[in-house]
Amino acid sequence: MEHLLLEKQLKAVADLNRIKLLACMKNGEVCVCDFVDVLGISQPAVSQHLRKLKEAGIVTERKVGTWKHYRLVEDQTPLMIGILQQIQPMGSCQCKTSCTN
Amino acid sequence: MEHLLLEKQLKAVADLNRIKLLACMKNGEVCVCDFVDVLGISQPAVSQHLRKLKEAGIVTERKVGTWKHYRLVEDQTPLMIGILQQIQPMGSCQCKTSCTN
DNA sequence: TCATTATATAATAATTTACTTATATATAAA
DNA sequence: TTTATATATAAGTAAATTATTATATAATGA
Repeated sequence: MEHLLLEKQLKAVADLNRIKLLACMKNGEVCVCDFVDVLGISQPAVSQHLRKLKEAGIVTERKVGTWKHYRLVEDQTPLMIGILQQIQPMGSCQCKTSCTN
Repeated sequence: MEHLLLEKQLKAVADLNRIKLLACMKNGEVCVCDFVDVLGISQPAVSQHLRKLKEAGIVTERKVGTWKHYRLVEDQTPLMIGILQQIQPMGSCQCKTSCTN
């Protein structure tokens, strides 16, 4: 893997909040509103973290009404497969509001 | 792997210069003087990068006279094994001076 | 001993990153 | 329509990171 691409993916995951986002998504799709509760940071901060993960090709999203559900992309790089294996899934990230759709 | 520990190791490698240091060391021991040439940054900067890698348990060193040779530690964490596999070795990091010892 | 060389540490400056608040956009509902 | 809600983007600020220069330490050789 090329050094610059490697750096980009590693930088994307080298942050505790983004690790938690990934930990949540190991159980499946999660909507943004729930991430805000889990991380305890502002909604724009969550949005920016998600954008980083998306730009690194690690997550993708699906729009459901006004909500947006994020999930891990299906075909990860070998690097990310290894890293994701080391991330303990986090329960209790499921939608509590009506966004389960 | 615990999220905080994971973050620490990921942060240690999420930097282009440190990726290059690791790429050099894939071929074996390298002494600090050679890293300076390869990265094109100052000697103290190299020294600080090496310290971060050492503190994360990724590299270790051996003193040879006034020189110091750095190498990858033998037993890496499963996380690091996967990451190191993705780092392309970098040739031409061998000692050009008398520090081959 | 004194000068030289290799590396590490300290102090500080420059850059990057990650927040915050404010605002924009888009959908849904009244 | 108008209002409310979910998310994204913009702007600004705080915090963390990475560089530099200056200095310390430790080993070698004259």
